[in-house]
Amino acid sequence: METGTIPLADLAGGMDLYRTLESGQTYLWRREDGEMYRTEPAPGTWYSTVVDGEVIRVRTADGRLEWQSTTDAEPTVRRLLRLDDDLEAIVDAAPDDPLLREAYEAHRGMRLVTDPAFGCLISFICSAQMRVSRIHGMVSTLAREYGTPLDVDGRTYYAFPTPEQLATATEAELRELGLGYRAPYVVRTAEMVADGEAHPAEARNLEYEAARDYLCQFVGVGDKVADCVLLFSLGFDEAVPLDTWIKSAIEDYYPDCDRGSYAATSRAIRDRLGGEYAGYAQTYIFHHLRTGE
DNA sequence: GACCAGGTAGCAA
DNA sequence: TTGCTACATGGT
Repeated sequence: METGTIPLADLAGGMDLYRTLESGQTYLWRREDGEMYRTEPAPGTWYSTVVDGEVIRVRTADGRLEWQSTTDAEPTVRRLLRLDDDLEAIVDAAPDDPLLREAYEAHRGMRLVTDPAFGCLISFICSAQMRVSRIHGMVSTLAREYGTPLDVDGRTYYAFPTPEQLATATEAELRELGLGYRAPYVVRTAEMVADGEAHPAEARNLEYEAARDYLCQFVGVGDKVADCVLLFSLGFDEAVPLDTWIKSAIEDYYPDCDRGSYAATSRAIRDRLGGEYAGYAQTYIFHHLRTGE
C-alpha cells in the first residue's frame, strides 16, 4: 500500500471526515468498524472505498488526513473529498440567514463529496423513501453481491458493480436483497448504461437544468434524485435537491420560495441559498435538520 | 399498528 | 402541466 498525509491545517475551513462521509451524501464509503450511521467513530477510524479498481482508505489522526491505497491516490483523494475547496470562503460568502449560519456553525469541516457517477446514480435511485442507514446497507449489499472483490492486506473490499455487472441482476434477485419497488428501477437503469443508451456522466457537459432533464431519462430518477447526482457527483454546486427535509425548511424558514412546481421552487430556493454554492448550503441544512444537531 | 423514510411512475383530468 | 395513488421494507 502506498501512503500519504495531508495536514488538516492546509485545508481552508478544515475537514471533518465523519460529517463528510456520514451525512447522507455518499453511500460508496464504508467505515471499517462496521458501525456507520450508528455511532460516532473512535478517533483514527478508517473509511474505505474502491475507485477504478483501486482500494482507498482514509482517516484523520494527529491533525492530519492520512490515506492508503493500492496506487498513488492523492489526486483521487483530493477529488473525492473535495480537499481543494476553500470551505472557509464558501461559508463566508453564504447568505447571512439564521438557519444557514446555524447549520454551518454546527457542522464545521463538512465537505461535499465527488462520487463516481454510476454508483451515485444507483445510490440515489435506492434512496427513494428510505432512511440513510438503509440506503447505505442496500448499496453495500449491491457491492457485495455484484461488485468485484479485492483482497488487500487480509481484508476484502468490494468495488461498486459496473453497469455491466449490475445489469446481470434480475428484478427478483434485487427484491430478494430488500430493494423493494426500487428493484426494477436499478435493473433497467443499469441496462440503459450498460447498453450505451445513456450515461450519467454525459450530463456533466450540459447546462444545469438541461443536465437535470437528461438524468431524468433513467428509470427511477426524478428531479430530486437527478439533483443529488448533479450535486454529489457531477460538480453542479448550485443544485438544490428538494427532499422532505429541505421542503420542511422551505415551509418553516423560506415560505416565499414555495412556487408550487419543482422547477420554480428550485430556482427560488437556489437564489435564496446563494446561487453558485446553494448545494453546499442545502447539504448543511439537510444534515442539520435531519440529525437535529 | 400506525407512521415515516434524501420519491417516482403511471394515469386521469 | 398538475394532481392523485400505488409502490416495499424495516425501524420507532
